[in-house]
Amino acid sequence: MIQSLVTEVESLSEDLNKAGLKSTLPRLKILSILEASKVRHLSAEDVYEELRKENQTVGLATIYRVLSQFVDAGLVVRHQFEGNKSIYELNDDEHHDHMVCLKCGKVIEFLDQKIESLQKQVADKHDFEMQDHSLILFGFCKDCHSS
Amino acid sequence: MIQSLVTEVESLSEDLNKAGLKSTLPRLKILSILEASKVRHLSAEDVYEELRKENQTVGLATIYRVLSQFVDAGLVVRHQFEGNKSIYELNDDEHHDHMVCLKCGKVIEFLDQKIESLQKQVADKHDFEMQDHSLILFGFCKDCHSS
DNA sequence: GCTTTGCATTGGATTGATTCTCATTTATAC
DNA sequence: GTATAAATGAGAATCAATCCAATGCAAAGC
Repeated sequence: MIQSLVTEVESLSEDLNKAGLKSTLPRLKILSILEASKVRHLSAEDVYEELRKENQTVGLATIYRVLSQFVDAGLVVRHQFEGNKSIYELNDDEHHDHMVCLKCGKVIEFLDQKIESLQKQVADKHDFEMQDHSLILFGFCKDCHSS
Repeated sequence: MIQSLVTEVESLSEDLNKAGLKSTLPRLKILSILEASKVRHLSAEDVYEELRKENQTVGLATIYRVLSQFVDAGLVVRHQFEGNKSIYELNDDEHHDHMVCLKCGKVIEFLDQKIESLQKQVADKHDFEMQDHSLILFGFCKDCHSS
Protein backbone atom coordinates (compact mmCIF):
# COMPACT_ATOMS: atom_id res chain seq x y z
CA MET A 1 0.00 0.00 0.00
CA ILE A 2 2.65 2.44 1.11
CA GLN A 3 4.86 0.95 -1.52
CA SER A 4 2.29 1.46 -4.24
CA LEU A 5 1.83 5.08 -3.22
CA VAL A 6 5.54 5.61 -3.42
CA THR A 7 5.84 4.08 -6.84
CA GLU A 8 2.81 6.04 -7.96
CA VAL A 9 4.43 9.29 -6.90
CA GLU A 10 7.68 8.26 -8.49
CA SER A 11 5.93 7.58 -11.71
CA LEU A 12 4.13 10.93 -11.69
CA SER A 13 7.35 12.64 -10.76
CA GLU A 14 9.02 11.03 -13.72
CA ASP A 15 6.23 12.23 -16.00
CA LEU A 16 6.86 15.77 -14.79
CA ASN A 17 10.58 15.55 -15.31
CA LYS A 18 10.16 14.12 -18.77
CA ALA A 19 7.95 17.12 -19.51
CA GLY A 20 10.75 19.42 -18.37
CA LEU A 21 9.01 20.47 -15.17
CA LYS A 22 10.46 20.27 -11.72
CA SER A 23 8.54 17.83 -9.60
CA THR A 24 6.95 19.90 -6.86
CA LEU A 25 4.23 19.00 -4.44
CA PRO A 26 1.44 21.08 -6.01
CA ARG A 27 2.25 19.78 -9.46
CA LEU A 28 2.19 16.20 -8.21
CA LYS A 29 -1.14 16.76 -6.50
CA ILE A 30 -2.70 18.28 -9.58
CA LEU A 31 -1.40 15.61 -11.90
CA SER A 32 -2.57 12.91 -9.57
CA ILE A 33 -6.09 14.37 -9.49
CA LEU A 34 -6.16 14.39 -13.26
CA GLU A 35 -5.14 10.76 -13.37
CA ALA A 36 -7.39 9.61 -10.57
CA SER A 37 -10.60 11.45 -11.41
CA LYS A 38 -13.35 9.32 -12.89
CA VAL A 39 -14.53 12.41 -14.77
CA ARG A 40 -11.98 12.98 -17.49
CA HIS A 41 -12.88 16.57 -18.30
CA LEU A 42 -12.30 19.02 -15.48
CA SER A 43 -12.25 22.77 -15.08
CA ALA A 44 -9.59 24.49 -13.00
CA GLU A 45 -12.23 25.01 -10.34
CA ASP A 46 -13.08 21.31 -10.43
CA VAL A 47 -9.46 20.42 -9.77
CA TYR A 48 -9.40 22.94 -6.94
CA GLU A 49 -12.51 21.38 -5.41
CA GLU A 50 -11.22 17.85 -5.71
CA LEU A 51 -8.05 18.80 -3.90
CA ARG A 52 -9.91 20.72 -1.24
CA LYS A 53 -12.09 17.69 -0.57
CA GLU A 54 -8.95 15.74 0.23
CA ASN A 55 -7.52 18.54 2.37
CA GLN A 56 -4.77 18.94 -0.15
CA THR A 57 -5.69 22.48 -1.06
CA VAL A 58 -3.55 24.16 -3.69
CA GLY A 59 -4.06 27.85 -4.48
CA LEU A 60 -6.34 28.49 -7.41
CA ALA A 61 -3.73 30.68 -9.07
CA THR A 62 -1.29 27.82 -8.88
CA ILE A 63 -3.80 25.47 -10.42
CA TYR A 64 -4.30 27.75 -13.38
CA ARG A 65 -0.56 28.24 -13.69
CA VAL A 66 0.26 24.57 -13.47
CA LEU A 67 -2.50 23.51 -15.83
CA SER A 68 -1.18 25.95 -18.42
CA GLN A 69 2.30 24.56 -17.95
CA PHE A 70 0.92 21.07 -18.43
CA VAL A 71 -0.77 22.18 -21.61
CA ASP A 72 2.45 23.75 -22.89
CA ALA A 73 4.32 20.60 -21.97
CA GLY A 74 1.80 18.45 -23.82
CA LEU A 75 0.69 16.57 -20.72
CA VAL A 76 -2.79 18.04 -20.84
CA VAL A 77 -5.18 19.34 -23.49
CA ARG A 78 -7.35 22.40 -23.01
CA HIS A 79 -10.86 22.65 -24.46
CA GLN A 80 -13.55 25.30 -24.75
CA PHE A 81 -16.89 23.55 -24.62
CA GLU A 82 -20.06 25.36 -23.70
CA GLY A 83 -19.93 28.28 -21.32
CA ASN A 84 -16.89 30.41 -20.87
CA LYS A 85 -14.62 28.26 -18.79
CA SER A 86 -11.76 26.13 -20.01
CA ILE A 87 -11.85 22.39 -19.57
CA TYR A 88 -8.72 20.30 -19.10
CA GLU A 89 -8.12 16.66 -19.95
CA LEU A 90 -5.08 14.42 -19.67
CA ASN A 91 -3.36 14.03 -23.01
CA ASP A 92 -3.49 10.34 -23.76
CA ASP A 93 -1.56 10.91 -26.99
CA GLU A 94 -4.37 9.62 -29.11
CA HIS A 95 -6.25 12.60 -30.40
CA HIS A 96 -10.04 12.52 -30.30
CA ASP A 97 -12.98 14.85 -30.69
CA HIS A 98 -15.98 15.44 -28.44
CA MET A 99 -19.74 15.39 -28.24
CA VAL A 100 -21.14 17.50 -25.43
CA CYS A 101 -24.65 17.00 -24.10
CA LEU A 102 -26.40 20.33 -23.74
CA LYS A 103 -28.61 18.96 -20.99
CA CYS A 104 -26.49 16.86 -18.63
CA GLY A 105 -23.07 18.06 -19.70
CA LYS A 106 -21.80 14.58 -20.43
CA VAL A 107 -18.81 14.44 -22.75
CA ILE A 108 -18.44 11.61 -25.23
CA GLU A 109 -15.15 11.13 -27.00
CA PHE A 110 -14.91 9.89 -30.54
CA LEU A 111 -12.48 9.60 -33.38
CA ASP A 112 -13.26 9.28 -37.05
CA GLN A 113 -10.28 8.78 -39.29
CA LYS A 114 -12.22 9.80 -42.37
CA ILE A 115 -13.10 13.14 -40.82
CA GLU A 116 -9.52 13.61 -39.70
CA SER A 117 -8.10 13.07 -43.14
CA LEU A 118 -10.75 15.17 -44.84
CA GLN A 119 -9.79 18.03 -42.55
CA LYS A 120 -6.21 17.75 -43.69
CA GLN A 121 -7.35 17.71 -47.29
CA VAL A 122 -9.44 20.84 -46.86
CA ALA A 123 -6.58 22.61 -45.13
CA ASP A 124 -4.20 21.66 -47.92
CA LYS A 125 -6.66 22.81 -50.53
CA HIS A 126 -6.53 26.27 -48.95
CA ASP A 127 -2.78 26.21 -48.53
CA PHE A 128 -3.37 26.31 -44.80
CA GLU A 129 -0.78 24.75 -42.53
CA MET A 130 -2.97 23.12 -39.90
CA GLN A 131 -1.46 22.88 -36.42
CA ASP A 132 -4.47 21.72 -34.55
CA HIS A 133 -8.21 21.49 -34.76
CA SER A 134 -11.28 21.43 -32.63
CA LEU A 135 -14.42 19.53 -33.51
CA ILE A 136 -17.28 19.54 -31.05
CA LEU A 137 -20.77 18.21 -31.61
CA PHE A 138 -23.44 19.76 -29.40
CA GLY A 139 -26.73 18.04 -28.76
CA PHE A 140 -28.46 15.56 -26.50
CA CYS A 141 -27.02 12.27 -25.36
CA LYS A 142 -29.13 9.16 -25.38
CA ASP A 143 -30.16 9.65 -21.75
CA CYS A 144 -31.41 13.17 -22.43
CA HIS A 145 -33.27 12.60 -25.70
CA SER A 146 -36.62 14.25 -26.31
CA SER A 147 -36.72 16.21 -23.12
CA MET B 1 -27.45 59.37 -51.61
CA ILE B 2 -30.05 60.26 -49.04
CA GLN B 3 -32.41 58.01 -50.91
CA SER B 4 -30.00 55.08 -50.77
CA LEU B 5 -29.51 55.58 -47.04
CA VAL B 6 -33.21 55.54 -46.52
CA THR B 7 -33.71 52.37 -48.50
CA GLU B 8 -30.76 50.79 -46.71
CA VAL B 9 -32.32 51.52 -43.36
CA GLU B 10 -35.67 50.30 -44.58
CA SER B 11 -34.11 47.06 -45.67
CA LEU B 12 -32.33 46.53 -42.35
CA SER B 13 -35.49 47.43 -40.55
CA GLU B 14 -37.34 44.82 -42.54
CA ASP B 15 -34.72 42.22 -41.64
CA LEU B 16 -35.29 42.99 -37.97
CA ASN B 17 -39.04 42.73 -38.27
CA LYS B 18 -38.82 39.47 -40.15
CA ALA B 19 -36.70 38.20 -37.26
CA GLY B 20 -39.42 39.19 -34.83
CA LEU B 21 -37.49 42.12 -33.37
CA LYS B 22 -38.73 45.66 -33.20
CA SER B 23 -36.60 47.94 -35.28
CA THR B 24 -34.88 50.27 -32.85
CA LEU B 25 -31.98 52.62 -33.43
CA PRO B 26 -29.31 50.62 -31.55
CA ARG B 27 -30.37 47.42 -33.29
CA LEU B 28 -30.21 49.13 -36.68
CA LYS B 29 -26.79 50.53 -35.91
CA ILE B 30 -25.44 47.18 -34.79
CA LEU B 31 -26.92 45.31 -37.72
CA SER B 32 -25.59 47.88 -40.13
CA ILE B 33 -22.08 47.52 -38.71
CA LEU B 34 -22.28 43.78 -39.16
CA GLU B 35 -23.35 44.19 -42.77
CA ALA B 36 -20.92 46.98 -43.61
CA SER B 37 -17.77 45.68 -41.94
CA LYS B 38 -15.19 44.28 -44.30
CA VAL B 39 -14.14 41.95 -41.49
CA ARG B 40 -16.87 39.35 -41.22
CA HIS B 41 -16.00 38.08 -37.76
CA LEU B 42 -16.34 40.60 -34.96
CA SER B 43 -16.33 40.52 -31.18
CA ALA B 44 -18.83 42.55 -29.18
CA GLU B 45 -15.97 44.90 -28.35
CA ASP B 46 -15.16 45.24 -32.06
CA VAL B 47 -18.73 46.28 -32.80
CA TYR B 48 -18.55 48.74 -29.94
CA GLU B 49 -15.35 50.24 -31.34
CA GLU B 50 -16.70 50.48 -34.87
CA LEU B 51 -19.72 52.38 -33.61
CA ARG B 52 -17.64 54.63 -31.42
CA LYS B 53 -15.47 55.51 -34.39
CA GLU B 54 -18.55 56.77 -36.16
CA ASN B 55 -19.75 58.63 -33.07
CA GLN B 56 -22.69 56.29 -32.93
CA THR B 57 -21.80 54.91 -29.53
CA VAL B 58 -24.11 52.26 -28.16
CA GLY B 59 -23.60 50.96 -24.62
CA LEU B 60 -21.54 47.80 -24.47
CA ALA B 61 -24.20 46.10 -22.40
CA THR B 62 -26.69 46.85 -25.15
CA ILE B 63 -24.37 45.42 -27.77
CA TYR B 64 -24.04 42.17 -25.88
CA ARG B 65 -27.76 42.03 -25.36
CA VAL B 66 -28.64 42.81 -28.96
CA LEU B 67 -26.08 40.39 -30.37
CA SER B 68 -27.58 37.66 -28.21
CA GLN B 69 -31.02 38.58 -29.50
CA PHE B 70 -29.70 38.38 -33.03
CA VAL B 71 -28.25 34.96 -32.33
CA ASP B 72 -31.55 33.77 -30.86
CA ALA B 73 -33.36 35.18 -33.89
CA GLY B 74 -30.99 33.41 -36.24
CA LEU B 75 -29.65 36.60 -37.79
CA VAL B 76 -26.20 36.07 -36.40
CA VAL B 77 -23.98 33.13 -35.46
CA ARG B 78 -21.74 33.08 -32.41
CA HIS B 79 -18.33 31.40 -32.43
CA GLN B 80 -15.57 30.65 -29.93
CA PHE B 81 -12.28 30.82 -31.76
CA GLU B 82 -9.01 31.29 -29.91
CA GLY B 83 -9.01 33.13 -26.62
CA ASN B 84 -12.10 33.33 -24.53
CA LYS B 85 -14.18 35.94 -26.24
CA SER B 86 -17.13 35.27 -28.47
CA ILE B 87 -17.02 36.20 -32.13
CA TYR B 88 -20.14 37.11 -34.08
CA GLU B 89 -20.83 36.74 -37.76
CA LEU B 90 -23.87 37.47 -39.91
CA ASN B 91 -25.82 34.33 -40.64
CA ASP B 92 -25.80 33.90 -44.39
CA ASP B 93 -27.98 30.80 -44.06
CA GLU B 94 -25.37 28.56 -45.56
CA HIS B 95 -23.54 26.86 -42.75
CA HIS B 96 -19.75 26.73 -42.94
CA ASP B 97 -16.76 25.97 -40.76
CA HIS B 98 -13.61 27.99 -40.12
CA MET B 99 -9.84 27.98 -40.35
CA VAL B 100 -8.21 30.53 -38.07
CA CYS B 101 -4.66 31.73 -38.65
CA LEU B 102 -2.74 31.69 -35.39
CA LYS B 103 -0.44 34.44 -36.61
CA CYS B 104 -2.52 37.06 -38.40
CA GLY B 105 -5.93 36.08 -37.12
CA LYS B 106 -7.39 35.72 -40.59
CA VAL B 107 -10.51 33.58 -40.77
CA ILE B 108 -11.14 31.38 -43.79
CA GLU B 109 -14.54 29.83 -44.26
CA PHE B 110 -15.05 26.43 -45.77
CA LEU B 111 -17.65 23.75 -46.17
CA ASP B 112 -17.11 20.08 -46.82
CA GLN B 113 -20.23 18.04 -47.34
CA LYS B 114 -18.44 14.80 -46.66
CA ILE B 115 -17.29 16.01 -43.26
CA GLU B 116 -20.78 17.27 -42.50
CA SER B 117 -22.41 13.96 -43.23
CA LEU B 118 -19.75 11.97 -41.43
CA GLN B 119 -20.45 14.05 -38.35
CA LYS B 120 -24.10 13.11 -38.50
CA GLN B 121 -23.15 9.47 -38.90
CA VAL B 122 -20.87 9.54 -35.88
CA ALA B 123 -23.54 11.24 -33.81
CA ASP B 124 -26.11 8.65 -34.85
CA LYS B 125 -23.74 5.83 -34.04
CA HIS B 126 -23.60 7.14 -30.45
CA ASP B 127 -27.33 7.73 -30.29
CA PHE B 128 -26.55 11.41 -29.92
CA GLU B 129 -29.08 13.93 -31.15
CA MET B 130 -26.85 16.57 -32.68
CA GLN B 131 -28.18 20.12 -32.54
CA ASP B 132 -25.13 21.95 -33.72
CA HIS B 133 -21.43 21.57 -34.18
CA SER B 134 -18.26 23.56 -34.21
CA LEU B 135 -15.29 22.68 -36.39
CA ILE B 136 -12.28 24.97 -36.33
CA LEU B 137 -8.90 24.35 -37.88
CA PHE B 138 -6.04 26.26 -36.28
CA GLY B 139 -2.79 26.88 -38.11
CA PHE B 140 -1.07 29.26 -40.48
CA CYS B 141 -2.59 30.75 -43.58
CA LYS B 142 -0.63 30.87 -46.81
CA ASP B 143 0.64 34.40 -46.04
CA CYS B 144 1.99 33.34 -42.68
CA HIS B 145 3.63 30.05 -43.59
CA SER B 146 7.02 29.16 -42.16
CA SER B 147 7.38 32.26 -40.05
C1' DG C 1 -53.42 66.06 -26.97
C1' DC C 2 -52.13 63.85 -22.73
C1' DT C 3 -51.42 59.99 -19.71
C1' DT C 4 -50.62 55.27 -19.02
C1' DT C 5 -48.24 51.09 -19.77
C1' DG C 6 -44.71 48.33 -20.97
C1' DC C 7 -40.82 47.19 -23.33
C1' DA C 8 -36.05 49.04 -24.61
C1' DT C 9 -31.95 51.33 -23.36
C1' DT C 10 -28.47 52.82 -20.42
C1' DG C 11 -24.29 52.90 -17.56
C1' DG C 12 -22.56 51.39 -13.55
C1' DA C 13 -22.03 47.84 -10.50
C1' DT C 14 -21.29 42.95 -10.40
C1' DT C 15 -20.02 38.39 -11.41
C1' DG C 16 -17.08 34.70 -12.94
C1' DA C 17 -12.94 33.21 -14.99
C1' DT C 18 -8.34 33.96 -15.35
C1' DT C 19 -3.93 36.37 -14.79
C1' DC C 20 -0.69 39.25 -12.34
C1' DT C 21 2.15 40.80 -8.38
C1' DC C 22 4.97 40.16 -4.83
C1' DA C 23 6.35 38.47 -0.45
C1' DT C 24 7.43 33.90 1.15
C1' DT C 25 8.66 29.09 0.55
C1' DT C 26 10.74 25.28 -1.73
C1' DA C 27 13.72 22.62 -4.68
C1' DT C 28 18.16 21.82 -6.77
C1' DA C 29 23.06 22.61 -7.44
C1' DC C 30 27.13 23.33 -4.92
C1' DG D 1 23.88 22.91 4.90
C1' DT D 2 23.86 27.15 1.97
C1' DA D 3 23.02 29.80 -2.07
C1' DT D 4 20.27 30.66 -6.01
C1' DA D 5 16.70 30.40 -8.90
C1' DA D 6 12.17 28.79 -9.47
C1' DA D 7 7.56 27.93 -7.55
C1' DT D 8 3.74 29.01 -4.58
C1' DG D 9 -0.18 31.44 -2.24
C1' DA D 10 -3.20 35.16 -1.40
C1' DG D 11 -5.10 38.99 -2.87
C1' DA D 12 -5.37 42.59 -6.34
C1' DA D 13 -6.20 43.32 -11.06
C1' DT D 14 -8.14 42.35 -15.55
C1' DC D 15 -11.27 40.88 -19.04
C1' DA D 16 -15.51 39.30 -20.86
C1' DA D 17 -20.12 39.18 -19.98
C1' DT D 18 -24.35 39.87 -17.31
C1' DC D 19 -27.36 42.05 -14.01
C1' DC D 20 -29.89 45.87 -12.15
C1' DA D 21 -32.11 49.94 -11.12
C1' DA D 22 -33.21 54.31 -13.26
C1' DT D 23 -34.72 56.51 -17.41
C1' DG D 24 -36.54 56.96 -22.08
C1' DC D 25 -39.70 56.19 -25.68
C1' DA D 26 -43.61 54.81 -28.40
C1' DA D 27 -47.98 52.84 -29.09
C1' DA D 28 -52.80 52.38 -26.87
C1' DG D 29 -56.44 54.31 -24.29
C1' DC D 30 -58.97 58.19 -22.59
